[in-house]
Amino acid sequence: MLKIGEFSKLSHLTVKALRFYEKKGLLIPETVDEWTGYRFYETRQLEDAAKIKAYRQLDLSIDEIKAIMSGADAKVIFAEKAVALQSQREEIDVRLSIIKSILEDVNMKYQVTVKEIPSAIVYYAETTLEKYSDAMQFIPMCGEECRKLNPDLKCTNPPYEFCEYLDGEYRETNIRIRHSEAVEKTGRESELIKFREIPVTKVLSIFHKGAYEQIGEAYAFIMKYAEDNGYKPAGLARECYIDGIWNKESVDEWLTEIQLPIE
Amino acid sequence: MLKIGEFSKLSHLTVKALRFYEKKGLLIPETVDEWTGYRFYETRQLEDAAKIKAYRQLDLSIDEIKAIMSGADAKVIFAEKAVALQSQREEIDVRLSIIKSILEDVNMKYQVTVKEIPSAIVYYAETTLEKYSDAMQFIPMCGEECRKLNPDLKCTNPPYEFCEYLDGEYRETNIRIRHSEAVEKTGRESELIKFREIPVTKVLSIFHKGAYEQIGEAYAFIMKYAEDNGYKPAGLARECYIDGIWNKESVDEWLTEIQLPIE
DNA sequence: TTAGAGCATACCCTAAGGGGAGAGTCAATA
DNA sequence: TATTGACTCTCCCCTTAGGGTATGCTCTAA
Repeated sequence: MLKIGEFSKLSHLTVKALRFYEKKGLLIPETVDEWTGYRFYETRQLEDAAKIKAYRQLDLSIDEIKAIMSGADAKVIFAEKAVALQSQREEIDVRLSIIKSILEDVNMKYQVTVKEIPSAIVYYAETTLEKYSDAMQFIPMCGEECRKLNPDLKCTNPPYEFCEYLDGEYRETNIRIRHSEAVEKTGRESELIKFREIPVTKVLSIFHKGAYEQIGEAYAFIMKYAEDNGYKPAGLARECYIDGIWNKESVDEWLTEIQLPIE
Repeated sequence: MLKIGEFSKLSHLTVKALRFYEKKGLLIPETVDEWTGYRFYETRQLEDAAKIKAYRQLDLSIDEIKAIMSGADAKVIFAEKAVALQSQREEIDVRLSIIKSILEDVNMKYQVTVKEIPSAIVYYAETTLEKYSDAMQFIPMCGEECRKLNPDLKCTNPPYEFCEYLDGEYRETNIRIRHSEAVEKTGRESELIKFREIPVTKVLSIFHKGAYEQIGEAYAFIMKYAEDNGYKPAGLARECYIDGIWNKESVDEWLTEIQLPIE
């Protein structure tokens, strides 16, 4: 019969942990003095204690250990744990690779995040622009046309509006673009305006601040980032307009998000 | 001016997280309505939100992010984080290798744990045994001799008593052993009895239940385990007697721990 | 008999939010 | 104008695996 302190020294589990394990029903002292509440353990229980300690060192949770100790199939639990550990390992690898690229890169101008974009209904319109700045006429025009077709149709709040560049390559002229904007439901279509539902999408996202002249850098950055860190592009990048000439006077305050679908 | 829900959708941070970040002083809404308490954010703050989200995805803590955002040297923090992640990775690798060996091994008879043995003062005595069972005379004899030399010297509670086999190899006869037992302080020595302090030691530990005939299996197991999982033995294994003929009648209840110093 | 060590319970703490209750606010509709 | 439903607020409890501390009881040796 060992008092808790003695058992603690033999098992190399702290007294706190032993009391905690009792509370969780994992390792119950052989007897408990009815009057004083003193816990008494048997040397025999050192084996269970060792098991518990070994399993904790493998990072099994108390509940998992309890399951194993009460006869559950240990193989299954270990196999599950191995899978979980493996995916933890992969996550860590991704983080390490990102940190490494941050440390190497002198300019940490862009921060990349992974996001999940919920599904949405959008109206969209495609066209070919002679030059980029023509988008500034085209986009409001789409909005007007859509409102004309569907006077009661409302955009989402907050708005979600983006352009995709349909040419595979960079062009200075004759640029094919598709403009989309999220709305509450589908509506009447026209030659120009169509509706579709975009599915839930995982994206890499960065924000670009300032004028559009340097936005090419942002594209280059996110593409390189995806390649360096093992993300596979799964669609056209979306250029989302958050702040621009329509609400901010100073060009420095313009804000654009670039979302690159992945997986 | 965006309400918290709108900002949440744009930043892909939950409302809960945004309120939490405000509480922690990480991301303060641009204005807070004095009467209603409503938080209002600016689109400009999306950049900070993206940064925070990116850093959280790298598993930086709130405090680390706060340090970076308020101008601390990000390189240092990232470098530290990289080191931490690397060691996490190594831990996971060890666990995976152990789980793999458990899954492969049909007999999960032994559970190995890593322990830290605190330092202790021991008396010790060496001898050559003709056969193993002679230890049953030798060990109590050491105890008596020590008590004769040092009548007031007490053993630790709980006791810590072990044998080391000094021959590098397994022998059936002429076995050189050293027996040690932890005591409270040093004392008078004799030809047979010496004192020394054993330092803090990291060990692999397993428990062997039952008679000593099969204890060889346990040694084989722990040695293979050490090799398989990259632990380097750093000394002689200690055979610690917990339960035996002196306090348990049934052989099945005898309990011995084997501790293999590592690193 | 008394001091000191050991043991008991009980409460609070961790990191990063999640979940929910109860109450106030806002905007659109009847 | 009144109401309804969607948002928002604060406050409190919950998560893991125990650690720290306070207060009081018990045991053991001098």
